[in-house]
Order: sequence, then C-alpha cells, then structure tokens
Amino acid sequence: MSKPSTKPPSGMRDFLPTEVLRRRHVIELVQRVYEAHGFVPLETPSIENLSTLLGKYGDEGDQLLYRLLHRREALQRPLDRAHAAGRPALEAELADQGLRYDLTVPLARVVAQYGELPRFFKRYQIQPVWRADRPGKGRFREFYQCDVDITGTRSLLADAEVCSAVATVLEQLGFEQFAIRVNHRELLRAVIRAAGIDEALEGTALVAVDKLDKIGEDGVLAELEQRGIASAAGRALLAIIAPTSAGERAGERASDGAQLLATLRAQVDERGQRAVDELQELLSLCAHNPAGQHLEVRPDLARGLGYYTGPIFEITVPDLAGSLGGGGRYDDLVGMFGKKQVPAVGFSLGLERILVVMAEREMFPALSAGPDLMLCWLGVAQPEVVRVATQLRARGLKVEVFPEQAKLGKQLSYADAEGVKAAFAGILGDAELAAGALTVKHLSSGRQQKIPLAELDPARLDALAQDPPTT
RNA sequence: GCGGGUUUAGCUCAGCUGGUUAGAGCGCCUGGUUGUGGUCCAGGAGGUCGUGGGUUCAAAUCCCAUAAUCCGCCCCA
Repeated sequence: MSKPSTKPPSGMRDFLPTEVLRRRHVIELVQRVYEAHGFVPLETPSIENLSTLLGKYGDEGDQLLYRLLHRREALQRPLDRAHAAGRPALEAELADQGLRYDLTVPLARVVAQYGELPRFFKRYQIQPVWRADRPGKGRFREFYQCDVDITGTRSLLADAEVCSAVATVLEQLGFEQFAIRVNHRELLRAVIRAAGIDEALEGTALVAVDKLDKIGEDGVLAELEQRGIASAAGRALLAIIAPTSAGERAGERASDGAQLLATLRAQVDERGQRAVDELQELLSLCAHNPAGQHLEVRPDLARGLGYYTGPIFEITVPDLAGSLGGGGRYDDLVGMFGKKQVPAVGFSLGLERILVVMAEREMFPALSAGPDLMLCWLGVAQPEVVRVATQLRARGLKVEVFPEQAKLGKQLSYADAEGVKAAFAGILGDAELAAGALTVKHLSSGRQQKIPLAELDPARLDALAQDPPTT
C-alpha cells in the first residue's frame, strides 16, 4: 500500500496561520459592515436534503452538487434492487442529502420554515459552500460566501441596502476600481421578446448574451445561430443590447445609466418598461449610498442561477476574469418550499475571490500571528517558568514559553524566526528571578530592559517598542 | 468540457542534445566554550527526481498513460 497523499483534495485547501489571519481580517470587516447595515447572523448546516437543493440552480447547478452516499442498509437495499432488476442503480436511490451549493437556498428554506422570523428578515451568513466544479484561478470546490439578504419586501430600498452593504465592504477593504453591474431579469426577457426570439430559447439566448464582452458581437451571433436562433433575430437582439454597452463600455455610472435606460425603455414592451423603471429607481436610491458611484447598467448581464426574478447584480474588477460577487432579486424562491410567497433580494461576496485580488495587489495590512512575548529561560526551575508565564498572561499578554532547555541564542533566534515572530523575548534567569523581574528584549530593534514583573503589561511593552533608540 | 505550462531537498529553482556517488540559494542542525538572535566563518543532515508503464547496455533527461497544480477558454463566487 502506497503512502497516502498529504495534499488536501483537489479544489480544497488547508489554511496555514498567516492565511487564516488574512481571511479573518476580511471576514471581520465584512461582519462589521453587514451589522452596521442592520443585518443579523444566521448559520445553517453544511448538509441539506437534496429535495431542498435540487431544481433551484438549473441543470448545470444540479450537476455540481456534492451528494452524500447512503450508508449501510440504506445503500445496500437500492443496490440489491437494481442488481435484481438488471439495471444500474439511480443516483436518486443512492443519496438524498448533499452539501449546500450556496447560502441563498438554505436561507429560503429557513424563511419558509420559521414563522416567527421578523417580517423583514435581514440576515447575513458567512459560511463555506461546496461545488463539484473544476478548480481554477480563484475557483475552488470549497469556498466561503458572505451573503446579505432581505426577505419580506419588494421594496427597492431593500435592493439598495444590499448593494450599499457590499459596496461599503469593498471600499473599506481598499478596493477603488470595482463595478456593480446591474441588469433586470424582466428587462432581459423583454429584450428577447422584442428581438422576436422564441420564449423557449430564452435560456440559451441569455447564456450567449452573457458572453458579449468576452467574445464580442460576432461571437455572440455565431453562438446564437449555433443554438438555433435565426441570425436576423440575433442581430435584432444585439441591436438593442450591444450598441449601448459597447458605446459606453468605459463607465456608465448612475447618470449615464439613466440615459442608457431611457434608450432601452423605448424599445421594449410594457413589462420591460416596468423593469426599466425599477432599475431607474434603484439607481436614484443608490445615488445616495456608497453603491451609487459603482453601479453600471449592463443590458448584457445575464447570470447563471435560475431563481432570479428582478434586478440582478454582479461585481467585477479589472484584473479578475470572474466576479467578486453577485446577487439579485428572487421573489419566488421561498414560495418553492410550499407555504407562502416571500419576496427577497440578496447579494453574495466571494471571500476567496476577494482574497485572490487582495493578495495580488498586496492590499493586506501587516497581520501578525506571533505572541507578544516568548519566554526564554535558563538556569531556573521549570515550575518558575510556568509561574511567570501564567502571571504575564493574567496581565493580558500573549505569552509563549520556549519549550526546551537551550542556549539563549537559540531561544532568541527562534523567537524571531519566520512563522513565530514574537514581538518581544522575555529572558528569565537567576538574576531576574531573584529580582522579581524579567529582561525584556524588543526583537526587531534589539532594545532591552529589565522590568519588574508587576509592571509588565501591554502598555509597558508598547512603551519599550516605541522608545527612541538609545545610541 | 477544451488548449498550454509546470511537477527535482522543508521553500524557490538549476540540471544542455540520455552516461559513474543529482546540484545551488534560502531554511534547518552542530560548532566558533559561561546569559543575547537577526552579520560572519567552519562543518552537517535532508531527495525512491509526482505516480505507473515503455524504449535503452544506461532515463531526472526520450515515449505513453495517470495524477496534482498553474495559466487561458467555458462557467461561476
């Protein structure tokens, strides 16, 4: 038997301490901003019933679900049954649970389940999701999403709120150039109708349209034709969508967006016009929050997930092919769980996408995992070491004890080594013990001072670190 | 799902057209004698060359397969 691989499964990662700090840095900021917008936290299980998950994301999404194989008899029974019937066992017989694919569907389930939730449930949720996808840049099989959603209202104020939340997060993280692309599902439908494309082909048309900025007009036309949409209809579709987005690609902000919407409004039917009006209203609301200057009307934006019904969003930055996040309105999803219809809108930030871009641009502040003080000792009894460490910790210091007997030089260089990086070394020997003190050395400057144990606390260390160098 | 790159020491990588004990830098360990690291000097440990086949007298090197990973495309967070 060969040795097992020590790598984590494909598309999944171990997070070493420095990585955890970076992730935590971002997550904590996201939490603060979401909470400042009045969202409350929710956590749901990693595993959901397949009946909850299936049929919400479209065929492609269903394919990407991780399913949990039945165990023991529950697995054996369908296998036997299939074997007896001389057929392969069906996926549906072998599993009825799977790992969650996103955080929106679990939210919808929760909203359908608990009647006691506030009428306007504003929840945020930061948890991993799983997709059996091919890994790529900024794309993993296990990744965190940071969702904010508001259920219970059709008011566009809610849409504006979730946009404000994510825009604030990105700004506070230090992103400057990002766009919140916005479109409307009903507008897309209307445009497709206006182009004379069969409703049945709406889905395929949307997929092609979504690629406009990647493969260009000719590419979309070719793809549309390939999918059975007449080139005349394809051209009509592009005539509505393309000139506007191509002509003003550089930066349609709220003001230009209004212009663009007016042009679109003139070309669609009444339902389409209502969608345009909604976008118009969203723009005017967001003009007064941090999202406003990042909103960009994109009539070619489609998005994959099946459940969107109204405005749809996607966040893009110049140097990443994919998106940093996305969202939209999904007024029918909660209703799919039976009981009552509950409208909802939400936005999801992809934690790893944000981290990838931040790492590339070196946007992280200095984050240190190391202890405040490494307790180095020599020639004293170990119980004394433990006692001093305990005392220092009680005074609010993060203290690590050098675990072995070793030369002082060894201990000091370890304290300052990569991956350890204690800010200070505390030297405990006979002299210090007798004096009830500790020789404290600031490792980056080399400055050191003998300080009585009773005076040692974070403030005292700070003072030592900031002392002007004495030469 | 498609195309391309990469895979050699803990890390970053060299190893040309196949030829004896596979190298460097960094890191690590030991020492340069007493309680002062980040500089220097001297030593040292550490690799079944991703995995499995094949060609050959001989393979890290050539061929095939497979896996992991990265970069484009598709799709998505």
